[in-house]
Amino acid sequence: MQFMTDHDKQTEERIFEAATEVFIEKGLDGSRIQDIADRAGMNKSLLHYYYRSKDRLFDAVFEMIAMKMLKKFAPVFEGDLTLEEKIRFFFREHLSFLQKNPRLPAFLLNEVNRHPERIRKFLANINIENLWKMLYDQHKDELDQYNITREKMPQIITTMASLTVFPFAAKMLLVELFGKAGIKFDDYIEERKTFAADFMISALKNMNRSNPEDESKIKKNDNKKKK
Amino acid sequence: MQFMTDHDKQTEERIFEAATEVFIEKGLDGSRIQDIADRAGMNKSLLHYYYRSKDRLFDAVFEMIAMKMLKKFAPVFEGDLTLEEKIRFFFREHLSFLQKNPRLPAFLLNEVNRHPERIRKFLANINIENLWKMLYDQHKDELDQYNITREKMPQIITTMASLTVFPFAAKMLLVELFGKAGIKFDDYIEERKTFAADFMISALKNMNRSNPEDESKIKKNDNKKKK
DNA sequence: GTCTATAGAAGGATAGAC
DNA sequence: GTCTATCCTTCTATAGAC
Repeated sequence: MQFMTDHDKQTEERIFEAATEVFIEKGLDGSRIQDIADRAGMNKSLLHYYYRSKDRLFDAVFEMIAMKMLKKFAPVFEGDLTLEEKIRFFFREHLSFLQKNPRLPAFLLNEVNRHPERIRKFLANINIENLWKMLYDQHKDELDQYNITREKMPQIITTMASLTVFPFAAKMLLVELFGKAGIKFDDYIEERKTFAADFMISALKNMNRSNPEDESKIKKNDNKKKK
Repeated sequence: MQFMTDHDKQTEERIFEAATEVFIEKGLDGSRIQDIADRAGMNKSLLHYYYRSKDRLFDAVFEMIAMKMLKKFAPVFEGDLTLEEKIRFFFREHLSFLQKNPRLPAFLLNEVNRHPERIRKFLANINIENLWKMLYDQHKDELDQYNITREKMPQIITTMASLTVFPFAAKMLLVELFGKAGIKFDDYIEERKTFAADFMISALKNMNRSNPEDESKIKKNDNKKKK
């Protein structure tokens, strides 16, 4: 089994892998059964034999990809680290994962927008409120210190997702725009692992200092630091 | 002209508007000439009469949308404001624009990924390096004070875009996830106008303070501020 | 299980009447 | 300019031989 070639793989598995590639590249609407059969090196009627229809095949692929993404997301926030360590860990791990799977964000965001019915069943399992409640409770002391209230958690969580997901969702755009300036996308992502973490931590620690509505607190804080 | 109904509009314009709606909703691959004709209330052969082919019609629509987005982006950074004022202005204006055009981010990002050849000609006009050089030069004093080097500008610009674009690109996802937690997307965006600005400003002002690699610089800066 | 052949529907595009 | 009718291609899906 160690020297198993593509052709030795089970047919169903080969279909699934080819379909994954094609769907990620072209989306559901842009993909053709024939393309998938070609990439899997077989007759297209075999796809119907194993998966009944294009839609069912897509659902199988979509579920796998959604789960893959999800599994990488949540566990990052478990474990016995400080808030700052968790943030650094998240950006390093999640951006590394996306470097290996650069097309997942664009694929998922697009299909969610084009076929929202299709994704409801996957989202039913996700309780995002748990995620931010868990995070908040675990790090209440640190967050209190920075004047971050529980109500800010949705903004904070989505901000972290923005910082990692957007560059990949907009990869084609950035590659094109950066190219003219002599910047390589890969270098930019590598740099982002620490930039995003520094940025996030710095913002959290000092939001009260920069918020004009909190002038009084700022002055109080400044005094504290000076003494 | 004031009481002009849909039916009085010029045919070409009606086609263009219907096409814009359908393409934004379903993407190029998912849109059907027949859908557009139906929405415009006319025979589908008229679309060919005016636009020759589906692709040409799409190009016209795409160019209009890309320009609309672009025109809203750049001018935000002109004018004689402080860096902080510009950042606040950007988040307020850009998020307000997206509130009125919530599907543009998902549409643009998707088409850019699915049909990159098609967008090269639009991107040729954009020099993003100019944008960040301009910003950097205009606010060199403020940025120096915060130890933000010119090399950080790509990270900063893309971070600002992330914070506004991502929530709309992922709108369907967020609506679904927030719904269970009793959060309304519109409220979240409204709150984001100030949150993102506060967050950005706070991060910029204090990145050196939070970056462990810059301990020495932090102390130097603290001293400067105290005297 | 895998292939060939083909049904059957849908989509883009055009010719030609008015 | 606008409509009807129709061509041609492409796509999903199935029937049936092996």
